[in-house]
Amino acid sequence: MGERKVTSLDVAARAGVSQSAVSRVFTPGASVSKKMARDVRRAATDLGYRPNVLARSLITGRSRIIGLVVAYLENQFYPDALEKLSNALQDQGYHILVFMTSGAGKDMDRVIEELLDYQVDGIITASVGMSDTIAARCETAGIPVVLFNRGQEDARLSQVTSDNYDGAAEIARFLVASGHQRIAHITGWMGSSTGRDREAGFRAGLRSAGVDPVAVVDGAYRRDVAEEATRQLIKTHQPDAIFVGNDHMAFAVMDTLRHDLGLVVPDDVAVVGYDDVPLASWPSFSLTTYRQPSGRMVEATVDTLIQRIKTPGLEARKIEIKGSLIVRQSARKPEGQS
Amino acid sequence: MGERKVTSLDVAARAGVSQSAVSRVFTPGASVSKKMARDVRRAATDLGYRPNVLARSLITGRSRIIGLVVAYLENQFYPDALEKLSNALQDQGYHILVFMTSGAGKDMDRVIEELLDYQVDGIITASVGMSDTIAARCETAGIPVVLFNRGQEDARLSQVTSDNYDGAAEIARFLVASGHQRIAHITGWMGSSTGRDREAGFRAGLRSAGVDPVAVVDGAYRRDVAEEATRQLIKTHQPDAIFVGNDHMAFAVMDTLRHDLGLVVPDDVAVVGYDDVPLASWPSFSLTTYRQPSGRMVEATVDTLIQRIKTPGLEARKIEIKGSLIVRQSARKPEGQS
DNA sequence: CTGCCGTTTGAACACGTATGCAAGAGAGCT
DNA sequence: AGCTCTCTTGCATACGTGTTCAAACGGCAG
Repeated sequence: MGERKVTSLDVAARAGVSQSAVSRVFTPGASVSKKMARDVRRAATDLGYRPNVLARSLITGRSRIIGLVVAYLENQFYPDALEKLSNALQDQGYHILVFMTSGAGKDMDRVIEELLDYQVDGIITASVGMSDTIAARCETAGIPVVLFNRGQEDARLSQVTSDNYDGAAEIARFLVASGHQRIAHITGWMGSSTGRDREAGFRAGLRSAGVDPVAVVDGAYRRDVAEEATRQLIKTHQPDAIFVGNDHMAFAVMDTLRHDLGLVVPDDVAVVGYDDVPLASWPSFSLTTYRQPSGRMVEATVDTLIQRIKTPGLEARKIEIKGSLIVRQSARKPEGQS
Repeated sequence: MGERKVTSLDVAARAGVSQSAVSRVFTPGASVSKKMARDVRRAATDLGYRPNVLARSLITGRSRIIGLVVAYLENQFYPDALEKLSNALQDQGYHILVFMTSGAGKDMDRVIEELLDYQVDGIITASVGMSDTIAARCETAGIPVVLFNRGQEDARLSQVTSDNYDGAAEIARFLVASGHQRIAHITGWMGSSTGRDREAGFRAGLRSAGVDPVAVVDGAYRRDVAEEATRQLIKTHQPDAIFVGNDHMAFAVMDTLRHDLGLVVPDDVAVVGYDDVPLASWPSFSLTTYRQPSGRMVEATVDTLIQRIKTPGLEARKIEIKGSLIVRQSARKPEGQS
């Protein structure tokens, strides 16, 4: 069957040195002579030895594991972020342990307990909130938390978002400047900060242009809800432009407008999303949207987390990354306008 | 700062018993009296104690961590599979540690080394192969490997795929039965078993219907390559139907046909994909495709892996899950035909 | 009360590594 | 040579848990 596991003691025996010597050779910044390092490394590669990360973490108190809590991967923004997060953390010698959650309170509790069982060095939640009791639990355990793409009042939690309020306001001004009169908004889930901030910013942007929205309905970040909302909206309010709370729903809205209701985008109804996921640039959608710079958001997330891991005293940070409006074909200014 | 970590010794002290007693209470199937279990559990919840999985794994030799190696998450099939895998494994008390790889040989070596460092109980690779030396390495380490959606000759590796050959053959017969004469194929990456099997099955299916493909080109599972291939194909061979090696590329092909070349799908050119990712059913694409039942594939993967973890002697299994043709609007039989 | 057997418990050790401490080895200087 | 100082090295211990082994316990029949 499988051979015995090769440990630092085996290497020590073969190199004719002590176990501590082997340990030191594999510990960056420890005191080792050239010759010893050479001998030990040779013996190690001969035997195929590699330090046992779990045993190491037992003594150092660091597991080099980051827990990632995520609700669903259907919205392309999250697999994209996951990929970037994993790569960025890999570069720093950390790895991601994945936890799926429905997001509901009871389920979240279970997930966090399991997370702590694994002695993770830090926690990233992607678009998932945290109850006070859980935040407190992580705080006392000394485990830093960063909320990715979600905000929360709690002073113990770091967070990284885009400028949801300003971005949505810019979209509002863009739609008005493009000559739209009857503007509707299918919001993100109103239980989330991103959903609320985008809605508030959008309303403020319209107001500053002297326009009132014809309708605002909750899309809950779900395709099916957005589809139904679109049908209702068209029937009851005849909007000539719809701002949708994220790209994921915006695709459903465009599908419904075109294939179910037989309308032309953007001539009959203009559509604007939020996120700029890769899909948005595909010709089938060519979605005008506000770009959340996922690369920079990931960078900020990883930086914040690792700093707080290395310096336990540090207080939480709330970072807002500036995005930018990407104008494509689903909503545009009339010809001749700049 | 953070409080001290609470260990089984703390619980033992508070309950007035020994550390081993605490350990036994949290070890299913150990000998404990009712009273002791009650006392210990009370003390544990009072202190907020939970067993340290890492310390446990050091002694048991099982980490309850599964390493997942994946190349990219842009193709929606993989985030979908990742989500299902994670949920299925969570139900069994395992969790997924994510490793990204470019798939190139050197990079894969590094990834596997890191995997072994974490003492994972098993490895799942999603659409990524494994060199002989690496497979041998895992074998001697006693770590079972399952290739998800990828086949390989190696007898040490388990694998779960769909019936790529038969599925592609069915697509070929479907296209011929639908009256197509000039049929082309943009293949999956020919360096992969799935790409090769689908190509071989497709060719065999056409041949059995007495038809030759007008062209077969490698799409490498990449959007940009598929786009360029589409343009070339239309210019040089005027196909009336294209079978594309997976849905991810098929979307790019449809986009190029419609928005770049101004052709109508399926009237000018029919398009068939492979996978049936969620996107395929969106009205914008309504892609005819061969469904890989990702749920059943995940089930088989998890079953195989866990069985091999629990029974070290077990030999590798090669499982092929039967899929089914899903006919939508991008390719269909002429009216009046069954 | 004595002897026996099955169950429950605690003491001790093991897992594989990092690290404080003290001893050893040179090197440089007077 | 003798001393001090710096750099290396080994010994011993600790991390938090599971598990063996023997001792303690408790019940029951004789």
